[in-house]
Amino acid sequence: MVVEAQVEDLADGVPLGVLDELAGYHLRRASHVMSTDFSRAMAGTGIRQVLFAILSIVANSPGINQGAAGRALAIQRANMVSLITELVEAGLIERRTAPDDRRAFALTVTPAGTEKIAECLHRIRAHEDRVFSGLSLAERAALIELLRRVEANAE
Amino acid sequence: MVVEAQVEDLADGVPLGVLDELAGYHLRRASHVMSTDFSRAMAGTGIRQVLFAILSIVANSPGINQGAAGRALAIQRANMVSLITELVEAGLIERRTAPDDRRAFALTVTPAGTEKIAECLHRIRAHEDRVFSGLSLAERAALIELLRRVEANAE
DNA sequence: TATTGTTATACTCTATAACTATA
DNA sequence: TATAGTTATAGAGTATAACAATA
Repeated sequence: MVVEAQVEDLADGVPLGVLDELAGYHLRRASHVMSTDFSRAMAGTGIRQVLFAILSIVANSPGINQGAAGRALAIQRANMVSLITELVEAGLIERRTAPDDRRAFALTVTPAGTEKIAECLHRIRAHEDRVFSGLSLAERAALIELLRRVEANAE
Repeated sequence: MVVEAQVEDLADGVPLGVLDELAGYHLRRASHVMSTDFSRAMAGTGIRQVLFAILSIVANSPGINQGAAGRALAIQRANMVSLITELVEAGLIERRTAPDDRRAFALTVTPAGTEKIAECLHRIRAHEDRVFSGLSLAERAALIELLRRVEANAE
């Protein structure tokens, strides 16, 4: 046990020092590993992490406002504009003036968007299984639960 | 159980759908929450997450090569250059030609760098305590352990 | 007066390829 | 031929401020 501790503190044979006890560092690293593998898994689909998140939330709340979708995903209004345009131009999302509020846009997923979500989901599930191959299903669920509680702490 | 699931699935009153079961999404969100609070906590110090990671690893392995430090932190050679320059110009790190390999740079932390690390560490600990206030110490340790195992899965 | 979406802009992080100087 | 560091560059994520239209 003690012998292993020395090894766990190493990255590429180099000791991380205090860094190894900081959750923020590990969150950053693990997130980076995930993103990298996600991109690989999605190659050719034109879908990135943010785009899939938007598709998913719009599919679950048809007619949702651009701003509301962004808020739920912690994406700023200003940054939503080009992301939604990207999805609209790809034919995956429809953007219509909201019937009840002429300032807002009501978003819906097109049939092509629904198909795309299904296709991506297959790839994403395989990707997650790959990256989390070192964790049991229970551990993966525990990780998600812990992360949810960290998220809840945002302002 | 089933009743709670509906509530947990919400972000800002909006259901996330399948997204909520994807570890990658939560990793991304939690990491973002951390980064944001980290930046706030470090305001005025001139230190960002990457810079602190570099300082920490160099402090732990005085004389380490620029490339080796980068590899341990998963920072590409090309991106290390300006980061190290930044730390050198801030007077926190010294960059000398390695005595045994004239291609390489041996990095060491200056006395000012050591002080800076201590100052930052205070702030970082307070920042982590704040963000992880919803988790017990055991849960925080469990989270770190799970994240380490995800990192280990990188190529 | 507040909110929705928009534009413009800037900074950081990450990635790739091509170069040089040493080994 | 391989490695250490460099330069240049590009794409993506995120942040802020100011504006128009509508509520």
